[in-house]
Amino acid sequence: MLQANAEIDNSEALTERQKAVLDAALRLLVEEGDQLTMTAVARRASCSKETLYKWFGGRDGLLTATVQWQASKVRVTSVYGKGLDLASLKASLERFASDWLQVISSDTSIALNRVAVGHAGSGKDNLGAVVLENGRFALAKRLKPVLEAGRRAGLLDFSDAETAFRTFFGLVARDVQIRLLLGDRLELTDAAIGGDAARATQQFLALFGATTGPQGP
Amino acid sequence: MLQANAEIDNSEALTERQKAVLDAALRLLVEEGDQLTMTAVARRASCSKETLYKWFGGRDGLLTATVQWQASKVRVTSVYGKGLDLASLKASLERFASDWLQVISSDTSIALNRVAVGHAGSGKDNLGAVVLENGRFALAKRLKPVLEAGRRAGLLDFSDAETAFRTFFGLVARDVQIRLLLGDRLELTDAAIGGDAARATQQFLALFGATTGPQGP
DNA sequence: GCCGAACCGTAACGTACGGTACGGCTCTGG
DNA sequence: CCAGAGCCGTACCGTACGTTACGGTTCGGC
Repeated sequence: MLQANAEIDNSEALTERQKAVLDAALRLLVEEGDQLTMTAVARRASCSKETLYKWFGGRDGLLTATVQWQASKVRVTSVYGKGLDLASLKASLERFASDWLQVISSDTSIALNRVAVGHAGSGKDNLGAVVLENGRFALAKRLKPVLEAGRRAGLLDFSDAETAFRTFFGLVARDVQIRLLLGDRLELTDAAIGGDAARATQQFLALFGATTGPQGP
Repeated sequence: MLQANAEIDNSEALTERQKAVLDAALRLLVEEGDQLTMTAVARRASCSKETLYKWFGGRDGLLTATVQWQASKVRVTSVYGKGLDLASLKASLERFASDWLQVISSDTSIALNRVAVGHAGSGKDNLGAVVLENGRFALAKRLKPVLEAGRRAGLLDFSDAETAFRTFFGLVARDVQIRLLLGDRLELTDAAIGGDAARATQQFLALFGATTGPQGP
């Protein structure tokens, strides 16, 4: 699986100035990708390289801090809690799907995933783990309670929440993320995202909707 | 979408020696990732850097040639052609799913996708396009005729083959590829792959299987 | 007002690596 | 046997960039 300590301490004791520096680094990361240079970050953030090294230890530290900083900001919104009828369940799922598509198609997510994937090969840092923990696993952690609530309410029928989640994930993401990461120009308008979210939700319900539920046969 | 000329000329006029060099480069790519060095390739392939530069033009050219060389080797096997009953359709789909999972979980594919994703940001080369064209799009090109044959035989019901394919893709791949690319240790045994292929196929048939077909209501 | 800490801007250092040059070896054709 | 081509091994060059060092400035505390 994944090492554990990837999700602890997100925004632990970051001064405003440090956050601003990380924001600058993040913007540069989106523009330049992994070949951003320490000099460029320093110039963009109007700070000295000495400060960069004192604060973040080096290039890898800066990258890691940047990824964690962004990860601490972008969280998939947690709906759910309201009623447990089919309509609200469906709305929750659609919301999750829509939010997720929005995230993975954003420039920031693409840039972050690109550097994380690039670094995943040589175990210098654990960017991949950080991204995974704050992306796919965070999503699972938020969605599973919804799925289980749906099952308890007799709306869903599955034996393993993990398997059900992964199917939902596949129905939503399909080939979008890998295509975007590989540079395919894939325009995702809000309307297209909404449509995809609805389609994925409907398909998921077709696969996992309970045949015998509160609505009866 | 994607530029067109990414799939022409795969193994165009490569001498055996050149193929051997590319194989060496490929092995090194799997081991070292994108930070492989020209010197290392030359040493591993027992050739001079001069030759490397003469043959491939430079680092980018070598990388591109390596990716194309591997892409020309690994093709998803094309089943289909036999009968058109539900059993053979199901077998074909399972075969596609199984092959695809096998490919995306292989060390070679992971390494190649990693460098392609890493390079996708700055448009120096089109590694991403090459990988995409020989991966996801090649798969679609082989699978769609099967889907359409299934539809003509009354076994499947869908309006758009592309949409149906992408759903199948999502059901098969789920979160596997992104997790592997990001460094998650995800052990896929042959048994697990077989199980996943069967599950994905069954789910796909549940979604797109014709309710009214040759087998009747 | 003085002191030290933190930080900015820039210059300097070291190195890794892409790219090139060159001498020597092997092989093929004449 | 000779000429030339192709290629190996290695040394070399230039540069980009990570990292360090340092002088100058600001600012909070005494």
